[in-house]
Amino acid sequence: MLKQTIEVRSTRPSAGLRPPVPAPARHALADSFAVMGAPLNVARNAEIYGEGEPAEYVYKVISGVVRTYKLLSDGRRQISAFLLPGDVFGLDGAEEHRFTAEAIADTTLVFVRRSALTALAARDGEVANDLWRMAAADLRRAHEHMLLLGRKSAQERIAAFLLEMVERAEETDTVDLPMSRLDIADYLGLTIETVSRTLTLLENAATIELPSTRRIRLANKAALSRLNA
Amino acid sequence: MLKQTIEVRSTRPSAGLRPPVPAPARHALADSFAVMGAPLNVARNAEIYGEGEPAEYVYKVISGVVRTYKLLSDGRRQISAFLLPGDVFGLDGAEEHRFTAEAIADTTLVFVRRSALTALAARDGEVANDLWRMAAADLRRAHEHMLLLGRKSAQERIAAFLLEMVERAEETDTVDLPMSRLDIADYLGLTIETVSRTLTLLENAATIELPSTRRIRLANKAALSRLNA
DNA sequence: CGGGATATTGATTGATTTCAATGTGAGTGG
DNA sequence: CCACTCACATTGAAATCAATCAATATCCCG
Repeated sequence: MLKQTIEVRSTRPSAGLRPPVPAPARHALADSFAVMGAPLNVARNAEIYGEGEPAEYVYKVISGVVRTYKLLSDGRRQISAFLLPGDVFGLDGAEEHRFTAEAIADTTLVFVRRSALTALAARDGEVANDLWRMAAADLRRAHEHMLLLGRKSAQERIAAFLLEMVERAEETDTVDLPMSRLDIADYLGLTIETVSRTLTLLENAATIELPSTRRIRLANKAALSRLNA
Repeated sequence: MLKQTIEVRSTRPSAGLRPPVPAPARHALADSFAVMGAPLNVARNAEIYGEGEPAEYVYKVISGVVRTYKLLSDGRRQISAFLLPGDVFGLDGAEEHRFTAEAIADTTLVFVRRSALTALAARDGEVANDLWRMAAADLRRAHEHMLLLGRKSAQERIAAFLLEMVERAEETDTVDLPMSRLDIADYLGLTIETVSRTLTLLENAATIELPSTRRIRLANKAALSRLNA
């Protein structure tokens, strides 16, 4: 555990980077990022923010993938979410982040000062609405994840994970997983070996196909859904 | 599983019950319930709302205890939260509830129309703030719970649970658990037998004392905290 | 063509579940 | 007041699933 956090920490948010776009936000929060956000490139495995740091910015994934997680004292890691392009994160915790966020692959983000967002929300009801919706989405995800971790077998967890991934990738039956088996294991509360074994199991059952380690075709989604209880 | 849901469903929210208190809300959301909420008595095991029902009201526990949960198709139940006096619930889901809420013991609630709350929030920034804080608290709880369910041993789960309960009961070392072993098991993602066994284990280790089944004294909180990783 | 990280597979152990029986306690009615 | 009962809790024995320990295998990347 406790993998190498190659601290190729990319440039931090810094004033001055902000592009001089003067146009007012037209379409609520979605545009806040376009208008106010400065682009940020984060290298694979670089930290975006750490647990306990002041939660000053809110981020949106443009390309790449991000994981948010917590470490237990003995090194066990629980990944709470994978953030894909379009996802917004950094709203955990009011004062300080309650998770660490890292890029899983080379990632481009835009970020906005949280205070700017809340100020905007105070004036613009639509922005406030968007913020609320995003928080609600976070909560829904957390609840889903809780359910997944609670009382499910390895097969059920993997099935749920695969279905979640195809859906979020807006694909019908093939996923290109951007994360390692270890990441998947730490997301699902399993070991890397169990993840691997379960995938081969599903492959042998002709439920999935594994053209390569990170590419998975859901050959029998019905069977997966059944496993998803 | 799928216990008797003795449908002693108490009176539903109904207009007309509302007490004729005309005073304006002074202290934000906390008072909204006092001012606008109608009291509601719910018998032990009675359902407050069901998963999928329109989320029309928000509730606050005055006395008693509430559990919110989801059922898997085969009857496995995941309890997502226990709500104690002072706790607000019913904010899950925008349109419809994503959990079922039931009283664990005879319970008194107050409830407020969600629309009334959001209308109030639109005018009163303090109320909006309170709502936001509550949602954030929900999210924090969900994240904590996720961590607990992810990669923790039975002992660690029980330890975390007991510590959570004493803290929320605002006690220092003794808890009166309002819920059954089955409820605890379904909250922690364990079986009733494992809960029982683990409690006796901790008792034998002199970490806790069990004066009666539902009363637990945390004789060695340090040891529990250590288990809490 | 290495070489290191990542993934798969195998053998074994171990914690928790499952199946099964017994114990306990609160409420009820005789 | 006691016996009875029903729900809930504990305890035991066996089975099971995932973790752990260990050995290859494969895939990138330089």
